[in-house]
Amino acid sequence: MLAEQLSRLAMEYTYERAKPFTNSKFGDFVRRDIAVEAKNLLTFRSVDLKVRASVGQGVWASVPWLAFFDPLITETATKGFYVVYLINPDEQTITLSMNQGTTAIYNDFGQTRGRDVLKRRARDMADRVPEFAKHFSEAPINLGSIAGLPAGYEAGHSFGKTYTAGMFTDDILQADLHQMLRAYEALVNRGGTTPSEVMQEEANGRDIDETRRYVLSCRIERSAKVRKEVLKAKPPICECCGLDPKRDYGFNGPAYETPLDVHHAAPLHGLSEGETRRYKVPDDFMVLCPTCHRMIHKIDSPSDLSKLKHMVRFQIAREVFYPIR
DNA sequence: TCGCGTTAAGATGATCGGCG
DNA sequence: CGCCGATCATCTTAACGCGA
Repeated sequence: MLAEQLSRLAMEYTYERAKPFTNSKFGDFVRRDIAVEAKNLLTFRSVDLKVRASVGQGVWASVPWLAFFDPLITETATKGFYVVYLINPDEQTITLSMNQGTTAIYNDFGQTRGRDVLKRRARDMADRVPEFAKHFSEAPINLGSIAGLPAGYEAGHSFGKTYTAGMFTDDILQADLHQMLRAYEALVNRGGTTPSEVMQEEANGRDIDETRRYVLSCRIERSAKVRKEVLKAKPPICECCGLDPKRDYGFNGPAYETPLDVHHAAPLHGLSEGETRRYKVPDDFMVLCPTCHRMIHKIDSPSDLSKLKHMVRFQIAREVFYPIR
């Protein structure tokens, strides 16, 4: 049971940490057993989250953790935002937290300013899903360490709940976790840490619901994971105007690096919040050149390829001067 | 197996507040 | 005003795990 395992982690960590890091059985227990148990709790959820637990790499971490990543946002604890259990081995407490990748922010802003950035974003995140945040606490957390990363976790904490090791049941843990994962999903759907001015601007003039759908759609399209999968399944040629970077520009790199966009063509319109099937590769996608991609977002139905094709005029000239095959 | 990711600790650099 | 030491942030290093 995850509650027992997390309690054990909190209670035994200080003792285990005194032993060598290499080949630590306790380390294996955290990385493997705890992660597997956590993964099992997700069986009936349809958004496929990546689960990972860590006690450090090469060196013992001050604050071990168990995290849930949405692949659209991040797959590592260093960037993006995610749900995580953070362990304070001193006080033997476990904090379920909506938190953020610290390292990426530190790299961008340095530690001091980075912490301010993390704090600000943490508040923004809580404000974006107020109906979930109110079930948890927005009070600052204490992880009992002065090291740089834990300080970042403390700053990046948006909302959550702290348990004392051995003093909570699995039922409570699971109920809270599911609530937190629903909050995570909602946050992803509503733009995450993207400031709302930016979202408004990108979606130029659409209402808030449309803006959110548009931002989610962009996130899907820009996700490195999705892009890779789509370009594996489809040829690197613009499906609308036929632009072929290889033929037209002599582009010779791998398909993944082709200067074409992946367009998420399944309308998210009918997709209400809480509905979890977000995309299907490759059916929901088109490969488009940047210009056609922009254009298809300007017509009424961003999934209507034939309409867009009818709008292309330069293609005729193209076919005269550079006949395809 | 190899390069990249993750971590803490040690080294270096920047800033600040006396104090002569 | 310039020097000294303290303090804090940042950079670098070393160690290892992990996925391709």
